[in-house]
Amino acid sequence: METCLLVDGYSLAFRAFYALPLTLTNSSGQPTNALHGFSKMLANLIDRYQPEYLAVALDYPAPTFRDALLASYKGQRPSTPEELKAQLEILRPLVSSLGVSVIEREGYEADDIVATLATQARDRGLKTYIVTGDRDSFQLVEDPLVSVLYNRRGVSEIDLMDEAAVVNKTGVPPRKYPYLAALRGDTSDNLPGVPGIGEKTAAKLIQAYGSIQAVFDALEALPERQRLALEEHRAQVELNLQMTMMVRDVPLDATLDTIRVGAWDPKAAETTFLGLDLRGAFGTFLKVFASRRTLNADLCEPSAVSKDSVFTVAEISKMDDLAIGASTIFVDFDLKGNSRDLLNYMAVSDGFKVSILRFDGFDVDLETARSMSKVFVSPASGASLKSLLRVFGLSGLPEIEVGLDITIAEYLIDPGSRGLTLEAIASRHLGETLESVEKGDSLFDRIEQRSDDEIVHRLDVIMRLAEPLDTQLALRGLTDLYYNIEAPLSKVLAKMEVRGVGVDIEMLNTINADLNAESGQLLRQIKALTRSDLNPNSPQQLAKVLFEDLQLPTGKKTKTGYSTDAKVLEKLRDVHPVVELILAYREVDKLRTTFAQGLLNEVAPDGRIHATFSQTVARTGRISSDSPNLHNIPIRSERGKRFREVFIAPPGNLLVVADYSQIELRVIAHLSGDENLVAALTSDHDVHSETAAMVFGVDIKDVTLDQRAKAKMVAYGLAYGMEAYGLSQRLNIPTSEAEEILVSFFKAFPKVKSFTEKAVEEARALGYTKTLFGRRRYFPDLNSSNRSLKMAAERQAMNAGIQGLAADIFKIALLRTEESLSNADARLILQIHDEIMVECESSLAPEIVHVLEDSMTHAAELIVPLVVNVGVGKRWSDAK
DNA sequence: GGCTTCACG
DNA sequence: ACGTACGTGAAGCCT
Repeated sequence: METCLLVDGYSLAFRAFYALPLTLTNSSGQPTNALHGFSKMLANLIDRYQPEYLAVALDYPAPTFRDALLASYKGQRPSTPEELKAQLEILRPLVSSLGVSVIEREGYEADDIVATLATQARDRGLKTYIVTGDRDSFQLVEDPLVSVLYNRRGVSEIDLMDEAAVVNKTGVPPRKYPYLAALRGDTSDNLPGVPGIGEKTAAKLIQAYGSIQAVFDALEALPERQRLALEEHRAQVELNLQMTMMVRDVPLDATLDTIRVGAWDPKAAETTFLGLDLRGAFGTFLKVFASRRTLNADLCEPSAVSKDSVFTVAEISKMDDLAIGASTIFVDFDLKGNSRDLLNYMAVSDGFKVSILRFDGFDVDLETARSMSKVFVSPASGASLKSLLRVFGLSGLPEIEVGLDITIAEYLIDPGSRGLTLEAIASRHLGETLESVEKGDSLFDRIEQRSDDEIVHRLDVIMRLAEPLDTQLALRGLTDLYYNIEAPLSKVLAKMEVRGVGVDIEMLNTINADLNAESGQLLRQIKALTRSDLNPNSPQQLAKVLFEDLQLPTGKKTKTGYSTDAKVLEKLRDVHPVVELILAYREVDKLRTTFAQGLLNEVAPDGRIHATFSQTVARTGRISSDSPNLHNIPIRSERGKRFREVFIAPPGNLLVVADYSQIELRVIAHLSGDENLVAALTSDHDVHSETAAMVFGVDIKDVTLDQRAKAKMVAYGLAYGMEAYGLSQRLNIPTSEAEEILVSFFKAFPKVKSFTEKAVEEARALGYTKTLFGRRRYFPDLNSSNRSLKMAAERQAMNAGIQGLAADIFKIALLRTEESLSNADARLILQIHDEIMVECESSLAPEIVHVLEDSMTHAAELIVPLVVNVGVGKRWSDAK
């Protein structure tokens, strides 16, 4: 099928302008950031979509003039900065020089031109992509032919919007988007909406009634407030609708035939680009046009193979002949664009032959991919294989056994080493520089630019790395840790990612709305009280208002000025009423942005959140979570706790949640062998009361809450190398008292003290720390001449053995849990450092409680018992 | 991209 | 005199 790419030129140039620094200039100092960013985006789009039809639409008159008119009429200064105006005027000749059609029409905006051409392209049956940063274009989306590549922000964040994506993002189908926009208004277009009706309410109204007309027909049925607001602003809404509906029949000289991509003349482009000092962008176009290729979903034969590598890639073969009987197969792959879930290409080799599979469109071709299942009868070696497992898992494809994953291996060899890319590992272990296509600012992150030659070369590198890395693991005593824990764990993590965790979207929306309202109100109060336009999110502005304008006493300093963090503000609570408001605003806004909106943004079409779990990031051996981070869902504050109600089991299911109690303290007891700590952890009494009794020399019945809190703080501070000063700060007590507490603590638990000292000494002697399972971490700074670097390294070394062993135990617990559940209607879906969440069919819950208890308490044999708390509930908050 | 702040274990 | 508790990820500001 032929492809048509229609670009809203100004829209992209605007995004590029605001995304890139103004310091990007030509030799005479004029900014070229917008031109540069636009060019890169265009080049990447052409490379990615290989369009047969291509046009860039521009506004006419250019927005620079229109802005000026509008501004003079409204008595404002023009909204387009001078630096951008100058660049916009060059956009037309720049694009023309590439031989790409530029289309503009007096009296029409670029989006109308795009709409017109998109309609024609659809009618001709072309696969059409509209590239723009304007949400209004959502109305043009029409499966399966027309989609929007929505440039959310920056130059690389591009979302493919098909019908499902539009519904998912806006709540209404594409053709109803104008109704939604009309009710909601659009600040960037200067279209006011209806007060009290925001994005969500507007979507609800349209969902319920179907159109603007129908909403107005049904006014009587609406709540009083909405009815009045709608009646009052009816004219505005109708105007908005007119402005938002795109014109699809702009009279154009251009036709699809005139925008067909022809030959290009590098000379013409060279003159223009080099004249503007856009050398890099020109180079990119050169490459893109030189390598115009045809993408297809069939097996695609590499055009050339390396002939002289260690593992000679002798012959090209089809998948059918591949790898059967090989003891290990080698895999290289990459993911599409910014996606975590869509495969771009995959290459497989048995050490002799290579087959490359390219995936076109946006889904793995199931039929083709399934035919590979026979390839994966052997374990696969490669880099970051979990991503591949995840993509395959999402497509319901066969499981892959993890052989040697060089990324994980390199991480175990040195978890502190920066850069676990294939390039970095190859340079470290083979001394080879791997050619990689230009990094960084490009739209699809160089991924799709890989030639078959490059892919074959990468696979060759992976094959040659596997053996030395395996040897390095063995030399460091890491073989068991790798093959028994980390490699199987990567599979478990992939499964958890694929399964995801269920969320109550409605509740999340409610919380979001509540926080929105609260944050807005607090902000207004703060502004009123300070009589300023203060943005409390800016530490700079905040410091100025608090410490200069209001003359409040300053606290500690940061690199850039006076600190305004919560600790400082707490002290000023009673000094000025605005401080209280700022603290409240900070809390609410954090919850609003990071959790309410953050989580909503990550909800997948299946109504669940599929985070990514990384086992190669944390230097202690812990697992980390991102997109979203599910390891920091609030629990400490009342307001924040609500988010734990959002995580919910699907109908007929329950959540079983289990966590270790004081695992790090138990690890310390085990490693130190301190009899008193062992006794405290083995007794039936509360651990922190036990330690408090020993530290303060009182009977356990007489331990006060305050003493318990202090003992608890010491116990946790212990694992981090806390000193008297730190303890005093956290407990709000004098340093002298903190010192006394620490002294009596170490007197009560003498072996704990000697253990920490021994841990640091051993690390200094060896250069690294080691857990019971062999996990290493290197500490070059332990002998630093810089005192604070050295002391920091000592604290880290002390902590590494503790946090590291706890992480090892926890990983074993995860493996045991997954294994124990494999035959039940129950699945491991989430882990949070020492907590495991399982989702199961409701009637199984009591049984799963025991499974979790068993797999976690027996994950390791310490000299103290491992204690586990388990809860069951419909929601995370209930399962406590 | 660095810095600050803040959410969690 | 100096700095002061480990390990993460995300958001927003600012250059």
